Amino acid sequence: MPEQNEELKRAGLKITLPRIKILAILQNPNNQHISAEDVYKLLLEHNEEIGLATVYRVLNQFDDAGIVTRHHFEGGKSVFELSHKKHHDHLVCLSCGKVIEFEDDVIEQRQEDIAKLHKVKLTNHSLYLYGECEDEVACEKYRKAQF
Amino acid sequence: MPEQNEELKRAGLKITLPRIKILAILQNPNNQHISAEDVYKLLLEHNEEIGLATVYRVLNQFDDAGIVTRHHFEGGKSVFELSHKKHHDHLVCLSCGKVIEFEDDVIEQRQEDIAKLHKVKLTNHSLYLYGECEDEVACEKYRKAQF
DNA sequence: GGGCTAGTTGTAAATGATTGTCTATTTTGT
DNA sequence: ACAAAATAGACAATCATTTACAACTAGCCC
Repeated sequence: MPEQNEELKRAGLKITLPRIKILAILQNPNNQHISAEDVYKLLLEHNEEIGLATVYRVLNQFDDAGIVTRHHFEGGKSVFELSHKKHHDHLVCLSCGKVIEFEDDVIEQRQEDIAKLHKVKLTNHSLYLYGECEDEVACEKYRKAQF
Repeated sequence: MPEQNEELKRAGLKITLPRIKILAILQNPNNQHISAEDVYKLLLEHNEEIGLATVYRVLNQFDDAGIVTRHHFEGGKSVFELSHKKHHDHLVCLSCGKVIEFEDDVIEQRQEDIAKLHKVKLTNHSLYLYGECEDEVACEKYRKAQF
């Protein structure tokens, strides 16, 4: 009966325990922009015996189904985020790992213009800004809170 | 005496055959935005017995020295490009693999503004646009020319 | 101009992220 | 509840990249 079931059903995926648990984790506001590895760790903490391969499989299925969006931040590993929100890009603090979402219509429009100028039909794009929090105290605090 | 030697010397790197050859490959206009694997393949074609590990090592040294810039296009692997040019972003055709470089001051400025708004000191960013050539004939031709 | 020493190489094994394989198990329509 | 089809779990395999280490070499010293 939980809300997760509806979402899975809508995606045409069978309702299984791993999918429910993983979806629940993704829906937790603390876990936006989470890696497969971290999803796996959280499952372990909740004493769920779900294999890492299953986590990857489920996240890929969620991606295919449009439930999540995959991002490639610096550092090699993919991070996933629930994709019910409207399009946005990301600003990442390299010190504390905080991820700030933003959207900017001006940038979006320029991208379209540039693609058109070069006779390319734009299908998608990735824009990541990296920097460091100016408020070092808050940054440090956030960083510590991550572990 | 080749020009590569100057560049290596400037970077404080010893002048060795692998570095000369790899730099020469990067300097070839056909090889902008090339992956480590592809550098390695080209070396093999030129009958140079240089190990793949060395290619990775040298490319990393070049990156550290500022000779090349590393990009993470879609698809997982890194591509490298000579970094003597001014800053620019990339527009990639997913059909033929063509990479178009562009720069846009408006986008650059917006990025700065956005970072400032969120109290983040911007250190770098990555912007990749993906799409498909509108001219399918030219696209196909380019794709074939790649192999 | 040979020798020394730190820097560099090649090979092969290690790594980290992710995917594939295979068998056992579970979900779901009947 | 029951069979068919999808899924999970364990683990091997893969892909890009890095590391370990012993052998080699560039660049400087005399």
